[in-house]
Amino acid sequence: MAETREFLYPSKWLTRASAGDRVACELRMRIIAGIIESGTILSENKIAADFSVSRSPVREALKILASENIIRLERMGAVVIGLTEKEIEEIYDVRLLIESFVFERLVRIDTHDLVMELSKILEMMKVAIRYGDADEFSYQDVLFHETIIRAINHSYMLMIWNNLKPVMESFILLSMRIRFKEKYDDFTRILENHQLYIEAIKTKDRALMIKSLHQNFDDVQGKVEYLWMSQQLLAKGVEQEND
Amino acid sequence: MAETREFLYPSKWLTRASAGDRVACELRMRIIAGIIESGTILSENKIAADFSVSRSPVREALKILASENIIRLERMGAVVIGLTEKEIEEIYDVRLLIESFVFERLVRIDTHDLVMELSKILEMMKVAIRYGDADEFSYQDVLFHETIIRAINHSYMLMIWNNLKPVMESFILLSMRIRFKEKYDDFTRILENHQLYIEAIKTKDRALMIKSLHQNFDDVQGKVEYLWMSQQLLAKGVEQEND
DNA sequence: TTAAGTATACTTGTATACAAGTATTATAAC
DNA sequence: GTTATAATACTTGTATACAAGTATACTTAA
Repeated sequence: MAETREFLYPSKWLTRASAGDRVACELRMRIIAGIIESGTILSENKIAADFSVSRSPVREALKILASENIIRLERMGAVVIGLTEKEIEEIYDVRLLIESFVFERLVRIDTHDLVMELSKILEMMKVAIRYGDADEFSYQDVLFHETIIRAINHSYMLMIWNNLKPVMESFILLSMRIRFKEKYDDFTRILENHQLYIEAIKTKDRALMIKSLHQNFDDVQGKVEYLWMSQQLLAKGVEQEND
Repeated sequence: MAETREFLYPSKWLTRASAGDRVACELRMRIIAGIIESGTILSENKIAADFSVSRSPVREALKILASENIIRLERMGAVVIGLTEKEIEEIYDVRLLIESFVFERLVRIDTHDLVMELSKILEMMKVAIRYGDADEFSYQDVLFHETIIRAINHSYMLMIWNNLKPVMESFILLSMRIRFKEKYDDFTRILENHQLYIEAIKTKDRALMIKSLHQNFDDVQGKVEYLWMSQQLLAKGVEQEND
C-alpha cells in the first residue's frame, strides 16, 4: 500500500493548539495537497463529524481558511478554492513585494544579530537534511524568511506575512516531502541560496539580495511540479485505500 | 451636550450583517477613535453584556480584530493595540506597495472599463460632498481604491486589501467626519487628486501615477491630525456624558 | 509582617440546543 | 408533461451550558 497517513499536518506542531486550529491545519493541508478538490462544498456538520468535534471549532477553522483565500464562505456551504498555478504565482508576487520592502529597511539598520540568527537557522536546516527530516527542514525554511521580516519591526508587513504563512507552510511541507525522496540533491542548491541571502544582508548588497531572492523564487517555482507529484501520489494512496 | 452617538459605525452599512460583524465594526471604530484606549483589556463576557449578545458573536468579532492587528489575543483577555502614528504610517507603506504593484499590472491591460467605473465613483464623491455626507464620501473613497485593486484580478493582492480595508475604512470615516466640519475646502484638493489618478490610469503614465499616489498619501498623512481631533472631541463627549 | 497554600471568581475553548432561513424534493393541480 | 405549492432536510447564526485552566484575593502558619 502507498504511504498514507491519517493526518498530513505534523502533529507535533499542534501541541497546545485548539481543536479549531487543528482542523484548520489539517483541512488546509488536504486542500493544498488536492485531496479535497477545488469546487468541493464543505459542510460544517460533515467536517465536525469527520474530525469528531463540535461545530464551534469547525466554524473557527472555516473562518481562518476563508481569510487565507483557499475557501470561500457562501450563503450555504464553503466552496474550496485551492491552489492553482495562478495562486502560487500570486503568493510569490506578494513575497517578492514584502521581502524587497524589508530589504530596503534592512540596509538602514544594524543587522548583526539578524545575521547570527539566520546562520543558526541555516545550520538547523543542514542538520534536518542530514537526518532526512523534511518537516523540520520546512519549518526552518519558513522560519528563516519570517525572521528576516520580523527584523524590521513592521507590524503590518508582519500581518501580511501571517496571512500568507499557513498556506506557504503547507505548500512547502508538501513539496519538500516529495523532494526529500525524489530530488535529494536539490538541497545543496537551496542551502547555497540561503547562504547567499545571508551574505546579501550582511554586506547590505542590494544587487546580491535581488539575485538571491530571484534564485530562491525561481527554485521555488520548480517546486510547483512537486506539488503536482504530491497530489498525484496522495490521490493514488486514497484510491488504494478505498479499494 | 456635545454630539455623541450610540454607535460610531454607520448602521445602514450593517443591513444583513451578523451580530459578530456588528460588534467587530463598532469595537473597531471605538478603538480607532480612541474611546477604547490602547492597553485596555477586553473581556468577552463584558463585551457580550455591553452589546446584549452572547459570547459566540463576540468571539468572532475579537478574532477579526486580532487578524487586523488592532487587538492582541492573549491567554486571558484581549489587549487593545489601537492605531498610533507608527501604525498609520505602516498602513500607508502597505497601500503604497500594493497600489504601485497594481499600477504596473494596469499599464499592461485594457483599462477603459476601469476608468469609466472610477469616473462614476468620482461623481458620487462630488455628490456626497454637495450634500455634506461624510460617511457616503468615505465609502466612495474606499471603493475607489478597491476598484483599482480589483481590476488586476489578483486574489492575493485583494486578500491583503481585505485585511487592511476595515481599519482603513474606520480611519477614513473618522477623519472625514471631522474634515467635513472643520476643513470643507480640503475636498476640492482630494477630488483633484483622484481625478489625477484616473488620468494616470487612462494615459498609463507611470510618472503621473507616482505623483498622484504620493499627493494622495501626503494629503492623507495630514488626516492623522484629524484623527487626533476626532479622538479629543469624542473623549470630551464621553466625559460630559459621564457627568 | 511575610510566605505559602487554598478558595473563588474569573477566563477560554468546546459542546449542544434552537430559531430562522434556504435549497431540494415530493406532491398536487392543471 | 409542466407548473405551482407544500413538505423535508438541510444550512447558518446565536444562545447557553459546562469543563478545564488561570489570576486574584484570602486565609493560615511561621
